[in-house]
Amino acid sequence: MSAEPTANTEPTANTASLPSTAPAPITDPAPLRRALLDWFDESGRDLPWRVGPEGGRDPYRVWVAEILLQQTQVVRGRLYYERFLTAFPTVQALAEAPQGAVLKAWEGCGYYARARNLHRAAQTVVASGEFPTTYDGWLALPGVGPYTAAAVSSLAYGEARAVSDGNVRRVLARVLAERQPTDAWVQARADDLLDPLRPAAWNEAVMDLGATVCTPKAPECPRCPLRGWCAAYASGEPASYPAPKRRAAVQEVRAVALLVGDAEHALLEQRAGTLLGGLYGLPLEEISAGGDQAGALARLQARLGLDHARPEPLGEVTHTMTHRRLQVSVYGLPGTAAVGRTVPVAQAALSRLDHKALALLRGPQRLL
DNA sequence: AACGCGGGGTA
DNA sequence: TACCCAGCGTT
Repeated sequence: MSAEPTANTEPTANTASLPSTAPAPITDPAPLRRALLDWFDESGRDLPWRVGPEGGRDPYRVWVAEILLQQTQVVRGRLYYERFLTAFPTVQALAEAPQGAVLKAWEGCGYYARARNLHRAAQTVVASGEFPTTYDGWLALPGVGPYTAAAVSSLAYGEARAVSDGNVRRVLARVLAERQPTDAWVQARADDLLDPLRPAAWNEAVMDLGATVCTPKAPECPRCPLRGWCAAYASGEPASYPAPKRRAAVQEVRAVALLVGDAEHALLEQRAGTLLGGLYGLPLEEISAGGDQAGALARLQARLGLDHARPEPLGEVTHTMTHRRLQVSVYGLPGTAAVGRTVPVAQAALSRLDHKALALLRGPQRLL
């Protein structure tokens, strides 16, 4: 069967030449739905959490994948997914694990509140004796918002709920030539277009299209099944939809850190608050505006009860996070300065920042 | 509605 | 460098 638009929605331009006329409004979504679903059946991605029947996937596997993939690209998420599922194959295993083990399995993945909420939610699920089976049930769990609730309820339970994520936003903004799509606008349009007979496949299809064809910078319109309906394609500048979001400035932060011990056994502190909360790391002291390293280092030593030690500079580490760019001067304190207070580094969940700092002691790779 | 939250890929 | 990524919780 052809996936070309029917006469009802026939656009005037559907060749490789630059289109010049906008497509007709979408009065009947059926042909568009079929075009995308045909494309999906042929070209959809093969992903490790897509096991089981369409609309009847394993809820635990889908749930973990959706949490893991929040603000994380699929190519990277797959690696973490395998590691996490190996560590916690079932929701019971996850619920019974200590938080430190959960964070360790999440190590390096970022946005660690996702892991803390997933852990709490798993305990809620186990205590109740069953997974939620509806959108509203999933939405009530910590860490589950509108996107994840729609994804799990459709993919695992076949509920007709439209997902709205970055891919959906971009695809719909282009098809409908909306430069400033609000969250409410995207959700409403996604609800309109959702295929009522294959909601799970439809949701996966739109996201696959956004991830593999309708990409942010260089969309491959010639192989897009929605080209004939796409107003952004017709405009000749599809990549200009939607308009870029303004982003907060990155704050420059300087700090000193103390590596007491060695690369395998070190003094670690558990970080509190929202920034890397729950993770362990080297004791760190921020250098206040106008302050200097010596002052910060003195405060740090005092806090640790190591006033009289003589730290040696190990090197500099830079690390960029969402809104911060950290430059950390790392000092080493080998020997027995904190005998009895060091812990095995390999068993703690650390951020990339701390792994970089520890690597200063590991020799050759500091030259890379 | 706006902001903060990791870390890395891409142009 | 700027922007983006299978978003969510808080304010």
